[in-house]
Amino acid sequence: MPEKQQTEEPSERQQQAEEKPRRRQARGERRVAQLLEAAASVFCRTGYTAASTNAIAREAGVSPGTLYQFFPNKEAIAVGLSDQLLDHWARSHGQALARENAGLPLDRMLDAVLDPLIAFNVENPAFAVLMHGADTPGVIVDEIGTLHGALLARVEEMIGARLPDLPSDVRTRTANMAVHLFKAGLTLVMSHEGAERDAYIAELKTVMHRYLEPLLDSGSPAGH
Amino acid sequence: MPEKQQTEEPSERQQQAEEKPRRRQARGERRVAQLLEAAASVFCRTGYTAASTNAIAREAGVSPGTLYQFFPNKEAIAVGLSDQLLDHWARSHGQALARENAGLPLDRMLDAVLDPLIAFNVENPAFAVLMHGADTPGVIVDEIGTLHGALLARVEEMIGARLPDLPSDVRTRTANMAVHLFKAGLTLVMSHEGAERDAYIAELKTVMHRYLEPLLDSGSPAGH
DNA sequence: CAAGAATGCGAGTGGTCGCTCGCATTTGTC
DNA sequence: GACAAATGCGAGCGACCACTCGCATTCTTG
Repeated sequence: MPEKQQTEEPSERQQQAEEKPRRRQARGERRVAQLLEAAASVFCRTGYTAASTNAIAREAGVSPGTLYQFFPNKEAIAVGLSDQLLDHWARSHGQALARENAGLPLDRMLDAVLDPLIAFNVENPAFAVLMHGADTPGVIVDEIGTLHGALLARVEEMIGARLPDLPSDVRTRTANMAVHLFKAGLTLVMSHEGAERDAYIAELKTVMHRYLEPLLDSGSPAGH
Repeated sequence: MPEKQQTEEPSERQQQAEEKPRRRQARGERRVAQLLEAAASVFCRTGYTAASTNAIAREAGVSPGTLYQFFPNKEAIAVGLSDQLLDHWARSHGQALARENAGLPLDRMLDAVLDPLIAFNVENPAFAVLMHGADTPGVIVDEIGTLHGALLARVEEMIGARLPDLPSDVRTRTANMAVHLFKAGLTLVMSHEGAERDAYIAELKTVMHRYLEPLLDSGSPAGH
């Protein structure tokens, strides 16, 4: 891979060392959307590394040169797609983990938290690919890591709200395990369709419920 | 990738259409072992696709030509490594899932089943890489799929022994979920060291116990 | 409409990778 | 020691890939 030596020389023109904000026409915006959609499709089929930029361009019905009119390199395509997904997530389901759910009974809370997460992943399979892919570029790993950390913090927060006396390391471990259990169940859910998928969703909720219930019941004996 | 057109012409010499059993010296056997060890190391660092055969040869301290003296192509290296791991598994821990464990109390059974699995994966990290890698060659996926299927069948068997009345689709789903939960916990275990790792092992067992306990207790009320 | 900018093209460039080939060296066998 | 087979080497071949460049076309703007 050429991997372009990125040694910028910040002399001569010190203005806008980062980007050239080229004026973009409506046609260009459409092309960008087309290319991101094509990239999502190709990434889902083959993963990041095996997805060739030429294949993405072909899937979008444009030439390689056109692709590079809108993205400086391959990584930027994945970053653009990741940004779009993260933005879509924040705008549509970002409030699913809000504090208001912390007071619900466990099964209700699991519905409130898991259902939007599952729905989003089912509708945007590229998200899971970039999330779990071992070859995802570092920049995206960082971005997703931030989201992951926020998710973890929220889960910790919810556990802490119910069990203030739980040692913090146990709380962290429990939250980490819960998130990983969800990810495992999610791949199982996404690898099935229709009724079978629904059954696995129910099973995943059972797992989470049985894992978290004893923890919460021991703290606040308001169980059934 | 050249991906050598494998169109064998089985005419002319119809004997041994599969292999050329070249006589191998002791030095050759050692080289094969060296190369497999180097491959395991490189695969662990970079995954299958990103691991270049030249890098494997360099890690083993030999030339690319020497590597191809012992393996016909890159895939064969991974297959050889996979075979070695599967063989090692069968000889060292293959009996961990034997029927004798089926009668143990749940926590004992989980120790008997999970501890060897965890130990093997910790000692052979390349196994997990080939197992979870999205770019693992199809032949290996099949081989591992067989092992996975056997594991699943054993788990189903153990569930069926305790709960003969459970519908078969529920039993299959439960076994599938249990195996996936284990895999998720395993990655969590393997990404930590020392005391933290032990804590995650205990947490994983807690997860499995809480998931499976209600199921088994409802069938045979011989609980604690 | 004219001019400049944005868009579109696709053959081409440098680079890496899987793999080969001719040849040298070591080992086993008589 | 003689001969062949097995082992070892590393420059190099062909294929693919990320990315570029010169040039044509379309849009915006005055």
